[in-house]
Amino acid sequence: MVNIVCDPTFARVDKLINLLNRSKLLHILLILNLKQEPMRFSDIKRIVDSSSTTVTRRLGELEENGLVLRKSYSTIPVSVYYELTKEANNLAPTIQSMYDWVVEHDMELI
Amino acid sequence: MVNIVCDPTFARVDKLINLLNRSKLLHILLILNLKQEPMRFSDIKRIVDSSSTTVTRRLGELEENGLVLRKSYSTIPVSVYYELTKEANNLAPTIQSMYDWVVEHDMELI
DNA sequence: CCGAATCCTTTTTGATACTG
DNA sequence: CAGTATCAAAAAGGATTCGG
Repeated sequence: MVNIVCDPTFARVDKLINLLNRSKLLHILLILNLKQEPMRFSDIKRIVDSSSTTVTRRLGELEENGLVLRKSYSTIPVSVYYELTKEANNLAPTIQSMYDWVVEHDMELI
Repeated sequence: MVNIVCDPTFARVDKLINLLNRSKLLHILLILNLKQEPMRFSDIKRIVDSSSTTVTRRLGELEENGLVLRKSYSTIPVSVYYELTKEANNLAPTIQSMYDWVVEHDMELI
């Protein structure tokens, strides 16, 4: 029997959860998934209501992990758009299943 | 249209993810789910290979959130058993879907 | 055996100020 | 507009020690 506990894939699940846990990251994922079209930095920042530091960090991490695509245009001033990758969109059902779980077990998580 | 972004349920999804992100917690969940029977504190501690501080914290948080059941027996010395609740077992498919996602997109999460 | 208490380190966060 | 730099506070982690 395979020792599921030591399956290296679980280390990557850990990393995924760690990523999702960063502040505002899930929120960014959700609004981009909802929109399904590129969004500007300033709009994302306004909607998630956070500092530019935090938004920059989250978008950087998402891009670094292949979950968002950054497109920059040489307008003056520059405009930058972010959109989800296919991989990120494929994550939606997982997030939905977490959503369903907390709805079904209306427990007050601490 | 409902503003999905401000849906209060998402605050609880955040809490769930935050819980799952704690060190060793997912590991504890996995081994208990795999065993499907009560396990002793010392066995859990040995398998996840962590300090008693950490194991105690995680089991406390899991119990507090209705994910594990703690049963203590007045043997000498005392023996304490932990097992997953039905709610926790219902979380397995969600975790499985995260597993599937990281397998499918063999990205190296950072 | 099963923890609780203490204490110190590391990580994450976000406010503020600044720049091309 | 879209960030970077700095920095202090908060949260989380874990080693060690002690107790019923």
